[in-house]
Amino acid sequence: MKRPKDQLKAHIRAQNQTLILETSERVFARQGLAKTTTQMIADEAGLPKANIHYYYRSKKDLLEAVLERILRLWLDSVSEFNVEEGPKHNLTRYISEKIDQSRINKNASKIFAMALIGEETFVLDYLRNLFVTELSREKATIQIWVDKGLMASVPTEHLFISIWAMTQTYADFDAQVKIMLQKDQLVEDDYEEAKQFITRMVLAGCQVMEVEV
Amino acid sequence: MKRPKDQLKAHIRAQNQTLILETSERVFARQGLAKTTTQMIADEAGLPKANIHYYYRSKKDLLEAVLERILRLWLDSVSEFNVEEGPKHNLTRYISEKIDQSRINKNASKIFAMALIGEETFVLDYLRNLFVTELSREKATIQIWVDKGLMASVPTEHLFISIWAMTQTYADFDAQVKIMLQKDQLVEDDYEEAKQFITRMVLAGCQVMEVEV
DNA sequence: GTCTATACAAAGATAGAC
DNA sequence: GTCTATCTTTGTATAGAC
Repeated sequence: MKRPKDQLKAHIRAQNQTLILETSERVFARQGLAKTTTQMIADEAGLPKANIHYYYRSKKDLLEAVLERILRLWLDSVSEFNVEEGPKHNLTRYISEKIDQSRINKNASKIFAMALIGEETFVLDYLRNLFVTELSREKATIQIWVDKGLMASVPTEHLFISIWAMTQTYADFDAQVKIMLQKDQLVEDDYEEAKQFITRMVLAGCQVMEVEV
Repeated sequence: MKRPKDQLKAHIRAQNQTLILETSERVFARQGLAKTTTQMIADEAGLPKANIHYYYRSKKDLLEAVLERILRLWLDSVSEFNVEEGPKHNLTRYISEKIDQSRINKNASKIFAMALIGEETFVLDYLRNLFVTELSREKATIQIWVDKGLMASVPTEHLFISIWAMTQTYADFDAQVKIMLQKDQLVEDDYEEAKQFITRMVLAGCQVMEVEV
């Protein structure tokens, strides 16, 4: 049975962990994974460095906790395909949600990209699991649409690779995008233009029927 | 007037610099920019660490030399648009060349991506220059095609952002691509499929006329 | 031009007092 | 649970002999 004192402790623990994770996310995204020091995180969180190591034994542990948090959040923010609604609605929504993710959670996206480019085992393992479960279902759904004549047959894997690449680039390489668009900051309209153009290419490339289903 | 001795020294210098740069490119790509130590580079090049610092005063200098080498090489490996040939040929060739770049010079692409995601001043400055000179010309060429009715009017900046994102992802995030395709290594056929699919989306999205010009 | 030895700084991590 | 002080390792960079 939990006593009040334990509850207080648990509360403090949860609060500090959240503070550390949120701060880490910012610092990791800003500085890069390897350049980030536990000292920087401690300073920005307003805690002594030893506290960081009290909650997360090593920097690696901390990074993995940050990644886990990001990935859980991510899965929730993108809808699954709904076969009845047909390819047009689903692909349009999917692209829209991925772009929103880039805008709203840019740091998360950057950290994920950094971990992926650095081939962090943690992220690779996660992806392997995800693809076995998720992608095979999306692939089956697309096949149904193809069979119904609602869209052309496409290499599903390359389709997803392309959509992810196009949408994430607005978060991961936003510095490049800003230079291209000659802007100091990206605004909502920029993301909307991106959505429209990407959607247009995907729908046209997959020869998605214009008709409603 | 150069004496033989000076020529010998110059030769040794050039040879060592090339060795160091090529080795650095491999190690930077494998380990990440920040994780790479001058010691690793020295070991892999078979030189004492002090020699690295003799040729490149600091790690930052070395990284910039590596980046400069990569960027020079890159510019040469992609053709400019040729207005007479029309959009179909040009876009198809452009995508093909970019994918080839990903395959043949994967390390260079990764280092570039790492530097970009880390917002290295050196790379951002380079891009700024490039866009002022190159992109404005490509943009003008596309406008000519649009005026001639050879393709639809598209947001040029987003078009290039998308093409770069899709083609580079096969180099930068090849770990992810491998998982998606369930392969240990990407082979030429994988890159060919990517080329075809990306080209298909771009041409369809831009409503490029099928007719020859 | 090469390389050993070393200076110096900074990072990750922990011990131990409070 | 908090935090100061400290240990250990490792990195960048250079001095100085050859």
